[in-house]
Amino acid sequence: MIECGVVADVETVRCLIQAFCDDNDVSKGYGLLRQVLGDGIVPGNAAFNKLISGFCKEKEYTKVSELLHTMITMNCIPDNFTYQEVINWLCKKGKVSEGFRIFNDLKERGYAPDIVMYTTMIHGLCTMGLGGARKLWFEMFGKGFRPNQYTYNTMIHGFCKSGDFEQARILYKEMCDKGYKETTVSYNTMMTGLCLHGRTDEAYKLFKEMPQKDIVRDVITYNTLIRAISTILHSTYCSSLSSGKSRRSQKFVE
DNA sequence: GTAGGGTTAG
Repeated sequence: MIECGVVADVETVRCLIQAFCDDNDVSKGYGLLRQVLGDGIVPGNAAFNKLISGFCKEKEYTKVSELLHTMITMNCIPDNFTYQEVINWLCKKGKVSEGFRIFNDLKERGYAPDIVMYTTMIHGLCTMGLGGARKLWFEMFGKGFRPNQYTYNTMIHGFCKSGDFEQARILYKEMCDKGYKETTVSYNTMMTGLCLHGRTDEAYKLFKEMPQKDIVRDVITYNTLIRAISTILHSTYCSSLSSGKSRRSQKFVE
């Protein structure tokens, strides 16, 4: 392109940066950004968002905040997609309160969080107890958004983790009634919660149900159960040892 | 015309 005398523009740069990021070579994309910024070319939000997303995945948080600053200096106003990445990154990092602060800040500044941002935030808040998450769930309804597959699974996971299986099942049923199909994820979510609260037998029932409903079991399905069952075996083995029935328990473990 | 985000284990 350059040899032919065609001048690269912002769109060329955007395409290249996106390609580098899609190819898991975020650093190369970043290098290109630095180079073109030096030449006075400012690629749009798309390029910045792609790089921010890439660096979030690589946990290169210094780069993320640097890019955010560069964006603002270059007059590329971060949009919903930019903030979605940032909030998600903060929540995954355990800085849920900070993410929530930005989320609330955005609303005050006229941004309208959409269903994805609500899902991300509800997911984050679930790690801090269900109060805030439920509040946001209802706020979301008030804004006219309806939960989808992701939102339902997120909230169901929240209830499961807290051990409120009654609420989890109500929501699960509601999800199905709304036409969202049961999936590997929805099953894994329930199973994980049950196992976490020692209800491995119920999780195993679900496990057996899966093929009957043509739902694929994946590595998470198996790992969840294997972990739960091996924990039971281990504690049974230990208690048998202490009560002097080592031979019998050894057989049990086998 | 223009890319793109969110769910399940450890």
